[in-house]
Amino acid sequence: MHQGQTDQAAYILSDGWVCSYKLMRDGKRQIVDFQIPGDFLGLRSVLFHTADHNIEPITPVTASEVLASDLIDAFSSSPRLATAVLWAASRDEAMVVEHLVSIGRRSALERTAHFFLELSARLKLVGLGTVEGYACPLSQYMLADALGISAVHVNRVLRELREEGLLTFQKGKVTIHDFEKLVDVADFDRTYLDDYGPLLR
Amino acid sequence: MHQGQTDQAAYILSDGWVCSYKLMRDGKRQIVDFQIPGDFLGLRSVLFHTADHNIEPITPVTASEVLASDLIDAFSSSPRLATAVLWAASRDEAMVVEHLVSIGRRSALERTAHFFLELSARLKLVGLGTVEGYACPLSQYMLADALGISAVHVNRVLRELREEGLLTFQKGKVTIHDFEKLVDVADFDRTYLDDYGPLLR
DNA sequence: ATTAAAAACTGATCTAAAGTAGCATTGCTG
DNA sequence: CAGCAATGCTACTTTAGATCAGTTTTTAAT
Repeated sequence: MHQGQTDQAAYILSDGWVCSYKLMRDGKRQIVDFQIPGDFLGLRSVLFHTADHNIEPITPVTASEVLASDLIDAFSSSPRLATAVLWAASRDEAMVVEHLVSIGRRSALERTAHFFLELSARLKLVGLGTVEGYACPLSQYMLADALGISAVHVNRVLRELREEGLLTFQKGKVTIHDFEKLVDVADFDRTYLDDYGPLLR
Repeated sequence: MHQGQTDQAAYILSDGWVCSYKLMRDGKRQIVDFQIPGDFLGLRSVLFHTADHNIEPITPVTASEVLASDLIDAFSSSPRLATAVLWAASRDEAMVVEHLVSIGRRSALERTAHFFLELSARLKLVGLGTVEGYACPLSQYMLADALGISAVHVNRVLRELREEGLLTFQKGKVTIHDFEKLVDVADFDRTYLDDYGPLLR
């Protein structure tokens, strides 16, 4: 899906990783978010009838298409679904906000730590991660575009995290060595993403 | 409204300016968004039952309270309202995303230009701004915390924008001198925020 | 009108991260 | 299995923006 395309569908990702990003005229890229299994994607493009961002698979993916009309129609018969979708959209916004805070007010090291902690929390929620770590198919270039720093600097920061005994990211695997210290470095909110949403209450 | 407070209401702002921000442990602040008349605020806090950010008036304000229960209940009787609220939330997210891109991939000058252009577009939509400019009750300190740069640097950037004949921000007034050049500098999407939402279609 | 305190502004110095350049691995592909 | 592209890694140099230390101007309160 690309910026400017009209009448896109939304999807629920059942397998694989996807990334959402924006491109600037000069070719710079800002990755806004990564989607992992269980995530809803393309909702904004459906509501605005035009995609305001790009979506690209990182790994081979499996996803279910959700037609705009079907989704909106379903709100009439089950208003509870409307609340659930609204909740999912808000959770999404909360993540973008946290990402914004990271880039705006955290140093490269703090923000990298925060990023891996957030991914960890999200992956654990869908059973794809443990306290020890998780599989992560991202390159240092993607990380750079997500964190708003250069790829060269990502490499230096990853080395520092490793040398400090906090976390290792190598060969597609993230290993968390010291969760407590990471939470401290990143100023990570432990309650963040704890809420399972309206359908489970 | 403060981070961690529970069971807050949402509001529709009818007059005045409000700002939403997050605080870090070390006192650093990141302003996520400013709300202007017509904006919906506090929706996330309602859905999550806990505020994940702070909201503070910048000027004296007038707002209508919307109770969480009333809002959710109303979805049953008018599913179209659900779509409208979802659209509003998505528009909000789109703005946060654009803000994220700004901080991640635009220079201080570009990002300041983008900020004032976005405000201009939003204010024009509610009749509080014209092509020439608009009233803006923000201090350089607030601007700094919104743009993710230091207040000292905001001052230098504002001088540069003024000297380049692009825009003046003085004494609570923004005057746009060269809209076209600003759009170019900021890599601003002209179609951004053009959509009036589902209720008007 | 006076004064206190915000807010705006400026120059000098410092630093985190960018940019540049090059080498080392890994994993494809013909 | 040679060769190429992608990715990972490192040292050196540069730069955007931070920080520090003020002065000036504006605004609000008495």
